[in-house]
Amino acid sequence: MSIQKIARLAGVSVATVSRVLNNIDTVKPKNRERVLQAISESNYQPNLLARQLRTARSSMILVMVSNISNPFCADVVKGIEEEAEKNGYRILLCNSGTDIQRSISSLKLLSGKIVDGIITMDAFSKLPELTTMIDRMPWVQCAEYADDGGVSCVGIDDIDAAGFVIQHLITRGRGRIALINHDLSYKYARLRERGYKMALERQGLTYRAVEYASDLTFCAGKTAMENLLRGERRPDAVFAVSDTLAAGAMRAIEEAGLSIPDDMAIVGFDGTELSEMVSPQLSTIAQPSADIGRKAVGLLLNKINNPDSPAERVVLDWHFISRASV
Amino acid sequence: MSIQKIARLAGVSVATVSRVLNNIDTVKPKNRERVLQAISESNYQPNLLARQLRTARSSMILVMVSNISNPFCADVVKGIEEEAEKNGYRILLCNSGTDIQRSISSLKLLSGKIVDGIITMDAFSKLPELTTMIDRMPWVQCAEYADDGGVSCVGIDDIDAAGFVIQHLITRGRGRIALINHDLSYKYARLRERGYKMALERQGLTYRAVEYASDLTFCAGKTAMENLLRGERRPDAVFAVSDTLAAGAMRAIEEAGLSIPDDMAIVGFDGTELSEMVSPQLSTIAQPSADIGRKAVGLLLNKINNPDSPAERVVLDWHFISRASV
DNA sequence: CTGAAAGCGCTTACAG
DNA sequence: CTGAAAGCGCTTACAG
Repeated sequence: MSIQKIARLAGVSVATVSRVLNNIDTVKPKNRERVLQAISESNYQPNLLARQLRTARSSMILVMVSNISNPFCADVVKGIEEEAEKNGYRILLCNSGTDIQRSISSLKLLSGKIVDGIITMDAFSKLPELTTMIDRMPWVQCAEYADDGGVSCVGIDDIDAAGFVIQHLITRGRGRIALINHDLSYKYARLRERGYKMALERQGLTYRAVEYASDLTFCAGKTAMENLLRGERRPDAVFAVSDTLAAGAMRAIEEAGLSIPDDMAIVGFDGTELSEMVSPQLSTIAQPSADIGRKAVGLLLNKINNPDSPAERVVLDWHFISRASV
Repeated sequence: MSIQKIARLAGVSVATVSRVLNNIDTVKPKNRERVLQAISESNYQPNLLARQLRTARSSMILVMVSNISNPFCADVVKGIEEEAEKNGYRILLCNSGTDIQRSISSLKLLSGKIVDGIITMDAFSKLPELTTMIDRMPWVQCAEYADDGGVSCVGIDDIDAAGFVIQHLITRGRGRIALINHDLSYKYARLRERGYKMALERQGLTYRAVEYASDLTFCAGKTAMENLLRGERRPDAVFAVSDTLAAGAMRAIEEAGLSIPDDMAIVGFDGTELSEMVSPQLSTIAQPSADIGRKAVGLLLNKINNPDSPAERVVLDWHFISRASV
């Protein structure tokens, strides 16, 4: 079923059909009527491929997340959706699972013109091949840093936020503070670790213990905490770089027969609803998730509409939420 | 940058370029070499729109979920991704947010030929307009029932599972069992409620208390439980139709100063990791989430490859996980 | 083994 | 206000 058949059915040209399809109001009412009639009779649906090929725009943007199970990602995506919709764009989600093949295949949706732009939340700074693949096309990194000067990014000051957490724990009398970090291929992970170390140094504390979680899951957090508890000098506080990791750590602490916060204080990161779901409730760094998403869309649309505009780096504010886990 | 430019650069025809792009091995090595050379020099990327328009296939399927924050959805999606990938398909995710406009716009990706098929997890049985919109195109309902005979679906026996939970609570000495259900536009919600009522009836219990959550969130679960606790005859057990709702209910119970399971037993549904993250850990009905997803892909691909094959209804097994919350 | 040509289903100047 | 025609970037019989 194509526009041609509709034209034949309605006894007009394809141009006229196209015009009523696109709400161009120069069409004579009678002709419009006949076209509409033909469309509904034949249950015609326009072929978007042909349309997008012709107009060279799709009004769709692709959002690539490494793991849809991460509630922080979901929060950012909500902001993205809201702002995109406000501007007449639809979003498509791709779950990369940090798999390089899948990421490449997703980026082909951009280079292949299926979408007009892409927002990523993954660690791409380490993958120059991907960077060249989508060259100078509209791309913004979200909640993660872009090393490549050509791509815009939006996030928070991770060093600062991590430093604040450590300082806060020290003020509350903790002296052996461990870190449960994410894979260091993420720049934000490197920055938070730097914030952790700088704050300890500043206070003259020498205890250091860092565990790396392979992904941001409950399981990985639990395993990381179990490793920390096996160490010779057990920490009296843990800072986890995501609420999900923190939740996993809490389970490990509980299973070890320790109590929170008496034996072990714990602080998470992201400020997701999950931090309220666990017991005791979790102190955490709240990121402006929806704002990060909204801002990312703003940067992306700007790039789509002005391809030559320079890349921007936006830093938003975070805040600390104090709860019973410290 | 198009196939034409590459052809000119390499001194061959577009047909030859297309052949090397598609790994057709009749191309003479020397020509292949020159084409490959031209491609890498110009950083050419094929236009997928043109390709898909021409071949009438995309090897992509769309997955529509009502809420990506729901961990059960995420689990199902994992199964879908796995099976799709195994068959050379990519998946695109759309977060409908139960918004009708967004759902329509997503379905246009199917009718507009951007994707080859669609898997939905939303309540579409009540929306005949959508059903006619995508007519007889490849579509399967996942973890929800399709009333329309033309669409395949895969799920579990919800009446049975709900009945089992109620029976179990009764056996454990509970007599006033409440239900926190989802919006009744979902058929699974109607079935689980029927299972709840049938089981109570069978045992001659007269207490009934049902609250409806507008969505499957922690917040909605908490509010629902608060309403139940305000009732004149307080329940001594609650069955929530999702782990997320149950987690919210647990928070309300805790805030009311009641203890689980002594004052109030609680059972969730889905068997997501969340049920292990709360304290005490949650008894729940485990759905074969990944299998549901995998099976949905199987049904969909069958429909894509054999458009005239009849719709199928697949029912998979569930099992009960007993934990400290009962 | 290769190329010329048709065609997928649209949109959009252009001419009338 | 409308239509004929060109063209978006591919793939694929077909002829050679």
